[in-house]
Amino acid sequence: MKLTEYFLPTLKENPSDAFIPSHQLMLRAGLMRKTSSGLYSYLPYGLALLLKVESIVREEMNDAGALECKIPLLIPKELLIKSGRWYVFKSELFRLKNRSENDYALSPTNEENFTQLIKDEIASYKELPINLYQINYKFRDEIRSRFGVMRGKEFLMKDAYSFDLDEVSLDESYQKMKKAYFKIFNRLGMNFVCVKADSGAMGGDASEEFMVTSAIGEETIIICEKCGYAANSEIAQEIPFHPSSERGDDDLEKVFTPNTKTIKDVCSYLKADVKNSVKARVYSIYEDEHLKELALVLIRGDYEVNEVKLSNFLQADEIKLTESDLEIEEKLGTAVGFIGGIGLAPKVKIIVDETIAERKNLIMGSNEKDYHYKGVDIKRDLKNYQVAEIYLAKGDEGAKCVKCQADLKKTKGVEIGHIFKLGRKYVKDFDLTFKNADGSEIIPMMGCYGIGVTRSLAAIIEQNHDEEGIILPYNVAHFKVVILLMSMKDEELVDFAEKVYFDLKDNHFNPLLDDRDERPGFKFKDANLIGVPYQVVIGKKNMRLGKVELIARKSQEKKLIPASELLKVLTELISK
RNA sequence: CGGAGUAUAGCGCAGUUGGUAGCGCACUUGGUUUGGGACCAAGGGGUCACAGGUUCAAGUCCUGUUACUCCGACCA
Repeated sequence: MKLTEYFLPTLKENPSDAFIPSHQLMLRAGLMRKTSSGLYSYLPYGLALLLKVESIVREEMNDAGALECKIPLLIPKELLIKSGRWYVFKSELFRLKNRSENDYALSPTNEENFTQLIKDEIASYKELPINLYQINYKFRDEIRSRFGVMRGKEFLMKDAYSFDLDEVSLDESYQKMKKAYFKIFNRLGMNFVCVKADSGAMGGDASEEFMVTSAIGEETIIICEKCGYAANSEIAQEIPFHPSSERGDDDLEKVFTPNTKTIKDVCSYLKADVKNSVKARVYSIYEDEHLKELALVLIRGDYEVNEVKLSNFLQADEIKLTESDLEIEEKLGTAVGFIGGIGLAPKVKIIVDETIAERKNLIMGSNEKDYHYKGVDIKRDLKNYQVAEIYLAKGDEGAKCVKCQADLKKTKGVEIGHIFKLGRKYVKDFDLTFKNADGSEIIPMMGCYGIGVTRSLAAIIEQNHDEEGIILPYNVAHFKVVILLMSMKDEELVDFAEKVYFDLKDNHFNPLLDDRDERPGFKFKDANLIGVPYQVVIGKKNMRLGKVELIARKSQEKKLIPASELLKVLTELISK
């Protein structure tokens, strides 16, 4: 491609509404333009890169035996009613009506359509297992779009759905996908981790997320570098560090602690370590959108409640931190700021977190204004409570891995892929059964597997850039080589450059020839910005020697080589 | 939805106590220049987000609305 015949509007300055590097660079390097918040138009270069990512995903999916389909973006309401998700999805589902007032949704994901498809077309166990997928747009009315295409209202996603006869076969399908995902993200040049994730409301048995580690990540990941344990903090476990110095068998004692409404206040007033205190949280539990009961959650003072874990434990439709102090004080007869677990049962369900379940000599609220208990022994002093794991793993302060007791690390991640064992959730909703070999009915097991294609492209750029611009991994690059023609005035030089250009073109390097009548510095800046892996500089002095200069974008390493050897050198470089 | 901020040329921004809009880049023309975002000269480009209001006079003051950005809540 000759640049004068291409459409690559680059920007010298960062657009004022972009904050993170990938977003800034995708705009500056002419990949896309914003249409509206969370909606972006891809320009030729951005589309070429997106298609590249898409094709790598497609190749590996096909290689893993999945079969590509394409299903409608408009989902009729009836399909979503069958699975219940017309109601489960709240405002993030885009809903619309046609002229006959029929309801539709813009596809946010597609379990329903694929399950229906299998039900309609497959009746025998002989045709299983099967894995169908598509690479198509998804729509979600995000409460808050941000970071360019990292979280948009519309995005390209690969979604696959497997159907198996039994759990063993499902596991095989799942492992196949997992393996394919490792191949895909490696080919995309990403630095990623596969972490255990919440299967939550989907009710599945297993779920893992593929995360790109990045400071801008919206997820927190807990990692053990020793044994490889890695989990989303939503479900991560850890062994908390307990100070050993204060584990005595003190008697329960009520102490005066005036005006100490926060844990920090109490502990500094009593000169105690926060790790030896108990924090109380009151949650409202909802069922069918009605308040069912309140739950008192007790956790170590320096930990936070993990609402995903709590919600899973309670099997509640919805839980919410009870906001009204008045409601708490009226219903529990306690004083907010001094809430504790002694004497409140059976007015309220009491849940004790694992971080304190075995502890003694703790500080805890007394339910009486301005008084706390000292020397609390959970087992000795509390009654009618349940122990549960509801802490939010912190991955710091000496927290140890539950598997190997090594120190844990915490990092931020962006979710780029998610694999799920769905089990029989959708299959049952759609009444999907097969005839088994012995003539009996069998209910199949389902899995689903997603990859955010647009988000992956953004994540690749987020991980591969420097101050000058994008540094594309070779596999993802559309143009493998950019030819920087130093002067358009010298006909001999132009001819020389064109020869190099056609040579590279014939050998599948898809070169981009910068034939604009611009000064060299201008061309170098743009070449660095758009991230093409190799730059070939065509200058007068070197031409007279029959030579060209080859620059690697990433290392900026320069090599002067005979023009005749360019192909050979490049071929060697990329084979490494 | 709560909190904070922004909206002036294609992009990035300035615009003072209210007096009829400017800078840099980009663009057009001519010239010089040509290995890391050149220089000179001459041009073109604005419903100052929108709607009201105050005023002789509003980019500027007041009220409302919208859009966008950031933090939070949310995210099968």
